[in-house]
Amino acid sequence: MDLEKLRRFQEELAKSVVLRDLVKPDELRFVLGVDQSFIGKKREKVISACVALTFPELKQIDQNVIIEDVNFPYIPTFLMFREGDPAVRGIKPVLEKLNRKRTVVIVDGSGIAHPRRCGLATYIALKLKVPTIGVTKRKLYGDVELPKEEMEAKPIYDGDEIIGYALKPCKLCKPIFISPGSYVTPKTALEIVKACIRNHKLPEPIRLAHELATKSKSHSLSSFMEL
DNA sequence: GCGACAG
DNA sequence: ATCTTGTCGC
Repeated sequence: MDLEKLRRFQEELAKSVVLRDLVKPDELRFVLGVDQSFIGKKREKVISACVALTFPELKQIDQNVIIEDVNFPYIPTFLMFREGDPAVRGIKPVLEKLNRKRTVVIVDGSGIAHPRRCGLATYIALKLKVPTIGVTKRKLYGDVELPKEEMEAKPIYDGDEIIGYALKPCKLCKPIFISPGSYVTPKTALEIVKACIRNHKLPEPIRLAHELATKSKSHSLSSFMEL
């Protein structure tokens, strides 16, 4: 594989990023969460789970799970090539049932807080033409002063520009890192993620999607045993 | 050369 | 991400 070529592809995609709010928080009605888990002796299968919650109530109204073959290894800063398409195909059927003008997707990975401003969340946003917010447990890119107080947020900088925020979701947990995929502002991304925190480190959409992906893994394992 | 490096 | 052992608390 030619990483140099893929790198240029990411740089091209990044040019299409729109850092404007396609939907304002007060008109937001649905928030989706996506997450992947892997199965098989060699991690050759990927499970993509997507959940749909109402906003701001955060009540789950839909979900979808798909299993596909993995066709790209994990390489830091190239995650979109591994999880991008599986995530898109997991989200699509759920998104089509909703009013996408009032929907945002929260992704388990970086948005523009990426060396080439093209993380997994960015790929999904541009591919589906839907606003996405990237959330990670560890920082991939950017300069940031870590927040110390509960629910405190500190900006993540790329030079002089704010590309996201580090947020300390609860008293004990370490900060999470938030950045727009596209079609949303860093400030709004932070606001939406804050409104999705419910007694856990991760925002509900991602937490529930992760839970669904993990449960689906054991389900596919037991159904495999029955054959 | 050295450190950093999402999931 | 995945795996694994051990501890704490309801």
